[in-house]
Parts: sequence; C-alpha cells; structure tokens
Amino acid sequence: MTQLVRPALTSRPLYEEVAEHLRQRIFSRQLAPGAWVDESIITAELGISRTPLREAIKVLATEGLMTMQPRRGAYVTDVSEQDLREVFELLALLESDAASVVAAQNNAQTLLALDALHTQLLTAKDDHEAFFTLNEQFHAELLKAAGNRWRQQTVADLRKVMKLNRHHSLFKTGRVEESIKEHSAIMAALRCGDAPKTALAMRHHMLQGLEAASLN
Amino acid sequence: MTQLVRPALTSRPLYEEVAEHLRQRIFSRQLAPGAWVDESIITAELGISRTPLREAIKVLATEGLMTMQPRRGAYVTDVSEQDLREVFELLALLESDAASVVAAQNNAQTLLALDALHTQLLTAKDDHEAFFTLNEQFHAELLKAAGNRWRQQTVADLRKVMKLNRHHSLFKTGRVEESIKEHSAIMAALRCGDAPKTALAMRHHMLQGLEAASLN
DNA sequence: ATTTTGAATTTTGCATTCAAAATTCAAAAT
DNA sequence: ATTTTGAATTTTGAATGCAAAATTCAAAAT
Repeated sequence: MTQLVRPALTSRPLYEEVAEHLRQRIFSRQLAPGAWVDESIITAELGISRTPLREAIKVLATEGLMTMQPRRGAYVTDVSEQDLREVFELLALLESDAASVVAAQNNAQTLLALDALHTQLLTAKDDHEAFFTLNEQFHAELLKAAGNRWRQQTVADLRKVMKLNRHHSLFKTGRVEESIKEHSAIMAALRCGDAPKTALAMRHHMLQGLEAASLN
Repeated sequence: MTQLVRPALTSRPLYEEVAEHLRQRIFSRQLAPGAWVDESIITAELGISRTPLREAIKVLATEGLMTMQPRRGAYVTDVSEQDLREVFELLALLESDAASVVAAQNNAQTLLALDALHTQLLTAKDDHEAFFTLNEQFHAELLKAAGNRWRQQTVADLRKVMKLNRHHSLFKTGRVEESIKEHSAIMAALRCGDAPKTALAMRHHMLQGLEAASLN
C-alpha cells in the first residue's frame, strides 16, 4: 500500500528509512501502543524483505519505542503513567539546564531565532498541527543552542517516548493558551539573561505539560 | 577463537549476546576507538552468520558505541575531547540530581547498601580492577535508588561512551585517593539527608573525573 | 617518479531460504 | 460443556545467496 519509493541515487540505508516510516506510523497511532508488529504485513506493504525491517526494529527497540519479546516478536511500547512521569521529570531536568545555559550565553542570534519561532507560535495557536510542530522546533532550537550533542540526542529520544502517550498535553483544551504563557515567560527570562529564572520557567513549563498529560 | 557457547535452552537472542560480546571487546580495547569492524573476521571467530552480527551493530550504533558509514561499514566510535566534556557534563547533571533525590529520601536501607559499597571501596583502593568495579556498583546502586528507569538507562548509556575514552580517570595515579575522598563527601552529605549538599558533592566528583580524564 | 586507469577482489546491503519454536484449531477425552 | 491433545500453520531467528558499490593493486601513461 504505502510502498517506499527509493531515489535512484540510494541516499541512505533502507533500514533507516523503514525506522523513520515506523516512527511515523507509531506517532500517527496507526501502530498503537501495545500493538504487535506484524513483520509479514509490513514487509508486504513496503515491498521489502524482512532483513531491513528487523534491523529497523532493533533500532526502535534501543530507542525505547518498541519492546522485544524473545520468540514472540516486537510490540509498540506501552508507556505507563509511571513511565510518563519519569520521562517528563527527566526532560524537565535536561531542558531546564539547557535553557539556563542558553540564558547565560545571552547570544543575540540565538535569541532572534527563538523569538521568531515564539512569534510564529503566537499566531499559530488555533492550528493545532502547526502549533505542535512549532513547539517542537522551539525546544529543538533551544537544545541545539545549548550545544551538547549528547543532551540533544537524549532529549530527542525521551521526547519520542513522550509522544507515545495518548493523552498528549497539547491536545487538551486550554492547554495551548497555558503553554503560550509559559513560553512567553521562558522568552522573557532568556531576554534578561537570567539563567536561574529561565531554568525555573522551563521546569515549570515541562511539569505543567506532565500535569496536562497525566490528569487526563 | 572465542566461539560463543550457547546454552541448549537458548536463553536470549543471539544478536544480544553478540552485542554484549562486542561491548566487552570495545571496553577491553581489543576493538579500539576508530577501528573498523570487520564483519567476516568477527563472524568467523564467533562461528555465526552476518545477520545477528549486523543486528548487534545496529544496537551498538544506536547506543553510540559504534558509528555507521553508509556502504563503508561500522567503526568503533572515537570520542573527541569535546564529546568527553559533554558526556561528563551531562552525567554530572543527571547523577547529581539522582544523588539529591536519594538524599531527600533518607532511606535507611539505601544508605546501608551504599555504605557497604563505600566501605569495600576504601579497602580495595590498591586493587584497581576491584576499585573500578565497586565504583561502578556504587554509582549504579545510587541511580537505582533514585528510581527513574529512564534516567538509569540514559546514565548507563552515557557511562558506556565515557568508558570509550582511553585516558580513563581511574587509571591516573593519585586519582583513586581523590576519588575516595569525594565519595566520602557524598556519603557524608547523604547521611545528613542534605539534598543540595549531596548534589554538589556528586557534581564535584563527576567534574573532577572529567579533569583527570581530559588533562593528559 | 608520480599519477591515472581499470580489472580483480572484497565488502556491503538486502533478499531468500530453512529449521525450530509458538500458535491455532479441530478432534478426542473427560 | 469443558478441557486436553496433537497435527497443521504461522512466526521467529538465523544462515545463505546475490547484485551493486567500494577498495585494492598492478599496469600504463604522464
């Protein structure tokens, strides 16, 4: 059905494309948490053999998106309430630290880029899809500016796990407005170059996200 | 040569055993950073086919221990000075936070377990091998007590990367004594149940480790 | 002497094949 | 009617096969 179209100049390995495809299917809930990953169906749909699919599954399992059961195949990870709390708590720690680093840098370029995204965020508040993407971009930009590639990777992985949760924060009514206010507070603290204040604002933002996600 | 011996009741998947075997070879420097991973040699030595080896390589690459170059195979990750700084900085953040959580818990059982390891550490100071293992156990125990499985996994992965560095802290002369003093400070702060003090002691310990590892 | 070329070899990426384990399902026993 | 058994089917884990890309290396050209 979906049938991967590969460019003639084979850009990147097939297993990576399959991994990306599976991530999409997981986040779009076409592959729901707890679902068994049927290798024969997926290979048939994509028109590939099991080898690259199995390699992709190993990658996703190491990322935490899938869980493997020996001799019983792979399942989309079902994130428990406990897991969700732990992931948010960790993200709060990592991202608030990143935010404080960026505040301390007080780099005009960085602030400009973040401000641009923040402004777009304000205008996109009625388009949930766009808001969601811009929000991700804002956090990614800030992480990038903080400049520790291992933190970037870790946060990226944890955010993927966070996205597995069905009660995703930003789907809640009223949450978008709250989220915007929190982002504004982060921007304000950043502009002051006040590292502790920025860290606190980011921590507050993340923990509010958890609350919105868990108290359904 | 090494030829994996598999129990009749095949406990766990072959690719996992191969991944573990490769980690050992990496940490023992039999596979040095930057080294190309020769699939035919390894499969011959282990008496297996390329399929499980390639799956194991994907796992290690996702963990950061190997780096894949399309159409050119896998290489043992060569950790730069910059990477090492970043990994230590991140570990300092994660482990000091974990330490403060444990201090706040003020759990008698946990303190007892940590104290036991600490005492062993004091007696093992001349046996580098034993000291190294006990040190790992101490940090692992503390992380476990802090109780966030995502943090545990993240720290475990980062510590693997840290171990890739050839100038490993604990190999330095005098570092063992310093390390013991720092551990004592951590234990003292833990016993007081003083979370900020414990966090600071742990942060200091980790950053000293970085210094020992990077300056020559 | 150094650089260039291209055929032989090696290595990678992916498909296919195969044995063993797990699951299903219908018939037999309680 | 429910449980047990076991043969047929499906699924997993791993080996093997094969085409395309990369590398090597020696001969030819500068």
